[in-house]
Amino acid sequence: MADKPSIPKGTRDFTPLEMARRNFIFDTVRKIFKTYGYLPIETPAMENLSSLMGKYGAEGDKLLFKILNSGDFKGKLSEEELVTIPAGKLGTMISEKGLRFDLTVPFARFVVQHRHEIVFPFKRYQIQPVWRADRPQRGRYREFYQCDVDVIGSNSLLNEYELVRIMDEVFSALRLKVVIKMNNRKVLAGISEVIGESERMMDITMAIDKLEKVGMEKVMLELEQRGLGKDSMQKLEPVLKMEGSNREKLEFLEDYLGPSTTGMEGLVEIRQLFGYMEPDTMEAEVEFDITLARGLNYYTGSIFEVKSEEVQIGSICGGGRYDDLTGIFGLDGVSGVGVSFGADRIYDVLEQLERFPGHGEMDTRVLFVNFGQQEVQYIFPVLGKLRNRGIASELYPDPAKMKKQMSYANSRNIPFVALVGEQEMQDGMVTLKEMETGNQERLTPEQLVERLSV
RNA sequence: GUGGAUGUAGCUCAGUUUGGUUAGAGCGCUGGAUUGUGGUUCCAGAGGUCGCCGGUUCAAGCCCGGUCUUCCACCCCA
Repeated sequence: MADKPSIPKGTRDFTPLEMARRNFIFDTVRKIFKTYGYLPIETPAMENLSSLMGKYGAEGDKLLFKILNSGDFKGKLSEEELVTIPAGKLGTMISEKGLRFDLTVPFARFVVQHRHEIVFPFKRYQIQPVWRADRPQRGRYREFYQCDVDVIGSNSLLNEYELVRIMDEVFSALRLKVVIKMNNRKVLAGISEVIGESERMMDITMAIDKLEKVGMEKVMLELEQRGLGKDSMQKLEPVLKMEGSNREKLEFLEDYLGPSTTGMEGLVEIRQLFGYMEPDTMEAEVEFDITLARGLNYYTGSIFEVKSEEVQIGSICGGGRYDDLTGIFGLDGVSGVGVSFGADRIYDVLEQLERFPGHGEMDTRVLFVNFGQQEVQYIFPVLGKLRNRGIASELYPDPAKMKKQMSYANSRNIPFVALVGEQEMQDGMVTLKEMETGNQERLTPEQLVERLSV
């Protein structure tokens, strides 16, 4: 016997019910993206490996799915080379394409390639799957959908503000209670500068990112292991211990970051962004969180992350500003900012909270029972009338037993069943049964269309 | 990538401790009671190489090894 069929680790099939729920998420974000004037694009599932490598940090490169060259992938490699060259290096010799890891890097590539057809500032949205060779867990998949919105070609902080509004609008439309965390890479750079460890910004930010999770002591230990001097650590401590309201934190940093121009720049940006936000019009809490670092190393300014306040599941949305991303592809001086909604995690949250709305509008509204050839011929024009009016209607394909056809309607949650037998054909009528109440009424085809139009 | 759990009917799970004939339950499914009326009820039935491969044993769902899946922690992230 053949092996049981299966799909690759970390990938999933979606049933019609799951698709209805996924589409609810996609439709919600798409609708909101559009009302802010963003335009859709799509890019290929695979990119040239050279476009992807080195954009996500050393860890990121390991998580890239590489596609083996077609044909004679061994190429000019000798048997000996195949054995002696380290696996990591060999990978790039026999593979030149990879599955995209996110939508931001392909977008930057897209912008560079299409720069002459694009009107800047360019506002685009993109809803497509991405792939990461991570070890799967709950809320972590190897294939998952991101819903990205980005503005490229504008330095204005109004773009950041707009994205915060979009995040807020999306999550309130989904009826999810979230906190929007924000920070700024320039502030993080400033901190590193102030403590005299400019070179170690990534180490420092990644360590303090864990503050909430592992506590002060372990963070300090990790920093020590990463080679941070005692002196620098002492200078860093007050920042980590910083508490209070957004305003209080900013005031503290105003002093602390004094010596760093970059740090002060970041602070000005955060202040301005908060200035745009009138707290009373925002549903979600917006929190300035100094421990927010974000691993992707192309961010240069504002960074964002959204966490559910009701379900523990990592971040469900994240993003930030990137000043140099298009530069890598040969177009300098174009800054962009964007956020990415993690559709699959949002799904898991909604699922766990049982907060998916009931579905209906696209589900079948009426099922015609099949009594045989003659009856079917009579039904065709009636079906046509209903469908022309946008009423989803089905005819049971086999002249099966009533019980079977009724059960089909029942388990599909079809609210109405139409019966056309000899009697109805003679009178030019249709018997309509409302499944929930069991009530039946005899209607002309025209009346039927009216009755189901509501 | 490192460490730890998990896998029995379509689904949710018993059974594994102490190896012993034909592996169970609930839900679902099929048929009937009801040959033009579903969702309730009653009756009957089908459905399993116990994830896969190998080993120990007279005998393995149960013990041992490997492997895959899912899940958990780390790492990192949507």
